[in-house]
Amino acid sequence: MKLAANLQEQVASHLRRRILSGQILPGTPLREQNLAVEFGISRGPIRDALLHLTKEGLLLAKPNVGVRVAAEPSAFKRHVIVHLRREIEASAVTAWFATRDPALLKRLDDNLSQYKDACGGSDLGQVVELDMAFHRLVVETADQGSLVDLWQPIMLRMFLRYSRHRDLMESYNEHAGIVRAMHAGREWEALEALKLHIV
Amino acid sequence: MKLAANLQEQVASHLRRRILSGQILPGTPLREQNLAVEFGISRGPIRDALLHLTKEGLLLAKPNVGVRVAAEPSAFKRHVIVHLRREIEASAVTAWFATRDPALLKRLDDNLSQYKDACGGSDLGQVVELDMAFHRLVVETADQGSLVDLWQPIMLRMFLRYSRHRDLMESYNEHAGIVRAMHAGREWEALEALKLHIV
DNA sequence: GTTGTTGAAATTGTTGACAATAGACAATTG
DNA sequence: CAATTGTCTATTGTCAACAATTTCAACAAC
Repeated sequence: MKLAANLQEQVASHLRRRILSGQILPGTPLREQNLAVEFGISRGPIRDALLHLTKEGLLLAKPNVGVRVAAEPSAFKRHVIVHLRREIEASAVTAWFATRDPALLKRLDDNLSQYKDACGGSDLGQVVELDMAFHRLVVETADQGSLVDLWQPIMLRMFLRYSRHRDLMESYNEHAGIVRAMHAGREWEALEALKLHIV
Repeated sequence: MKLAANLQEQVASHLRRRILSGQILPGTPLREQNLAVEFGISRGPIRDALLHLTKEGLLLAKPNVGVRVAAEPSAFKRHVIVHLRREIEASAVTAWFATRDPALLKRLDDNLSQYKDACGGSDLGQVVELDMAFHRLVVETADQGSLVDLWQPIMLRMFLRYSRHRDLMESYNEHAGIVRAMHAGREWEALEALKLHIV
């Protein structure tokens, strides 16, 4: 986990994690002044961070009123989002199979072992982080990572919510299945596993 | 055209238009101080606007250095973007055909007549504005506009560049063709025309 | 010649004070 | 009593000053 040099990134990462892990529920208002004292900094960087998160779809902003944590997407919107994510990540995987750069496989293996532990543990924030990191690794590989900024806000808007043990290990197994297919060079299988994993 | 209450939105709209219409070329650095004096306001709202545009993909930000107008997407990225736009807008059109709300048709007809004039004229900013407005109208219709925030950054990242007369009237005709199919209730034809229009 | 160092200029990052606005609630009016 | 108007407070919007960082050129050391 890279630590940002500037405050706005630190604040944004922190809030992003708390929202995604369900510690701050949809509808909750976030006040600049409150956050400023909570983080012990001024309102400036807080404003920047909130703007970031708003553009990422995690917050909903109303001029002169402030921001609140956005609601989860409607079924219709989620359906579209799923298609978009599949399109992006499948494109990335397809691009990878053209080169089969082993560097990615190594990074995915590393991520997998960490993810396994996290899924067994109780830190949901960690689970979220590693799950996103897995998919980001895949997306980063293609076309010098040009797809990342396209992918991130779409991914975030899914508001992936994790429920205990049951799902988590299943999620790990799906990740593992994708990586296994990539190791074996079976493109169709990898793409199919990816498609089934994104729901 | 709605005028924003706060400065940051005004600045963002203004810069967005200038970038999309090619008045500010890719790679051009944008300095906060310069813009502040140019607009006659302080750096605060400028910062906010630049952050907006960065998240929209029009600018590229480097910490402690500043922002520059982003480069046009690579062929690979553009290819993905085209797929995503088609997915979103096609979903919206499909949703419209379930209701066939005539309000949209009226708005599209209005937009078309304005667009026709603009394509004949010389104000590229106006052309960009109306072209985006057309597609936004379509996207806004579905699911209470929930897709708009998903769609906008993807649309903007295409860096649609317009070349003189030839293309413009062709673009108008394609818009008109889509609307014609919708008026006639021919869903397949509308979707096909839309798909061919987004390239 | 190449490489490292240093310092000044330009630029962004951060801060605290002040202005403007929205929303709630009380006062007023018909 | 309903509707409107006024006022107050919490909150965001804006500003100008200051701090930190990057960049680049001049210059020294090897």
